Amino acid sequence: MFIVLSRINHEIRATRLDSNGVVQEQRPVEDFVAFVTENEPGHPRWVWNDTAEWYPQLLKARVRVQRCFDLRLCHTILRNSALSASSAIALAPAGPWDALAPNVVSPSEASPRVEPSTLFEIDAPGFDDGGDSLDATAEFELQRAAVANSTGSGRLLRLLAAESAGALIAAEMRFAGLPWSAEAHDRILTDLLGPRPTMESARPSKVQDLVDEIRELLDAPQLNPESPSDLLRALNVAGIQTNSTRAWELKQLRHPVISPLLHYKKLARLLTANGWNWLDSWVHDGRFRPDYVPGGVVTGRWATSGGGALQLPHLIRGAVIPDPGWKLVVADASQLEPRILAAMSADRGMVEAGSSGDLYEGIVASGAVETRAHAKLAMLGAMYGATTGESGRLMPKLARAYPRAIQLVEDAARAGERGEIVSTQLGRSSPRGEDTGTYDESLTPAERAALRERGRSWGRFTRNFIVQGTAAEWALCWMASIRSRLVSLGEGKWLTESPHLVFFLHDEVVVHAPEELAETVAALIDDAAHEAGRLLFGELPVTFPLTVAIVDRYDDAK
DNA sequence: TCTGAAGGCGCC
DNA sequence: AAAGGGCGCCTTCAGA
Repeated sequence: MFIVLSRINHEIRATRLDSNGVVQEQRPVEDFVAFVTENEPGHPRWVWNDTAEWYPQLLKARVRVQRCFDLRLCHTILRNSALSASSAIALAPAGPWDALAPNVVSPSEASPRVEPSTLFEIDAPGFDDGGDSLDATAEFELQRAAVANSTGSGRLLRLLAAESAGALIAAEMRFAGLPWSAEAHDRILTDLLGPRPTMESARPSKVQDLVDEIRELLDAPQLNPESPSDLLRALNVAGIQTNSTRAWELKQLRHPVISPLLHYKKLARLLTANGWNWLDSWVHDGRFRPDYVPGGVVTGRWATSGGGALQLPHLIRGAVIPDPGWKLVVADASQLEPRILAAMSADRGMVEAGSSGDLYEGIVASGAVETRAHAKLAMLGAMYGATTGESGRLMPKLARAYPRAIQLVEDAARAGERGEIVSTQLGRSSPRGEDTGTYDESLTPAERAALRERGRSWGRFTRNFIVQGTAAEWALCWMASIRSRLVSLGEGKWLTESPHLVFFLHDEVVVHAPEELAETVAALIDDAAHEAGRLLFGELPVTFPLTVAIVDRYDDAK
């Protein structure tokens, strides 16, 4: 059963449909929270334009839903997917559903957002944003038709369900927040940087000491090491041969200033990205609530907006501390992307190499390359499209040992160069590129070279797209499975009073759990990984091993 | 004074 | 160590 919720001219309307999509009832809804509360026990699939607009209000009222369809996210998938290319949705000209942008929240706003006024906010010019242009019931009907007529035996439907579950999880994780100790954070900062300066403009003492030392060593008393051009000039004047100030390039050089300079860069980065200002803006009441953006990346990965949640430096993960009596269960999928490639290509040899635990060791054991480091480098090269360097040199060895796996990514790259689209396991398709394989006579040799390079670059994108995108699908299925298992384990307890997801990082999750349930949670996360593998790859004997740790600080994991 | 690009670096 | 994919966010800097 489905219940579509739509908001038209500030009125909320509910449309109930049976599993065949036949409308059973349609009525206005006075009190939306009460309506959902009343109907959720039947576990309908709630259908709405945007989870981020509806669900936070429910969570605030301590109401969870089990299942939904997020029409905005699903629309994007269906419009682009090769599996639904002949649907009305894909063939229609761009409309208001294409122009919907994810909501954003200002850094100072700590509580979950409730912004009904943004419901009809249209990003592109020229659209009539009258309420009826976003008829959720009509859109749902179009989406159902697109799925029903799609090729690929249910893959798209699985993708839409996983994507929508992700939207629910993102809202719940933001609501619950990542347990964060401001005291521990401050200790880490004070340790590394010195005490917080009382004046906003002043540098912390240890940073200032390094600046003084660098200025002294370069004989540049006014130097601002934060300015690349300023710094480059000072380095050159001091006789240091370099034309960039990137850390890894500086590492190659030998000069007394290099060490303090690298140290300075490390600390300055910590200070500006995750220092006290960040703490003030993003941590409230012992929780970090980043703004997750499901589907924010073309490959299907999540993005975040504000807070930089997906870039939390390892340096400050010691500030992530569970509540008293609770634990963090940290799980990450080992070598996820290469395993995804092995499974997608059904390359028996590579699947076999991964079956005993360490995929890279398995590749060495097969005799393809000499060392684990080489195996890793070669795999990264295959997935990213390395052409030169060590990685590029190792690739042919990999291609000989695992022809099917390598062929899959090579084909994806060639398709991209021709301007064709490529698709993930469940049917998320890449944007269309330009055909760079044929060019007309009028181009100069330089223009042709530039065109070829654009093509190769797009080919590297499509090559990576199928692997990164399928890994993202695996992760969504994994999390959705974890979530529903946690719901069962919670036995009706409220979200934050039973084990719940608090963080997600591409191939890693963190669950906040009462100590006595931590082991159970660890086991359930493992079961969910197996389920995700089956959802994507059926009974193919591919394994997705996890590293699971039960810890009192995030940085105690691995 | 504001804005967007560039350089740089954090994460996967 | 260092060439390839995807991001967000900080500072500086040039141009309007």
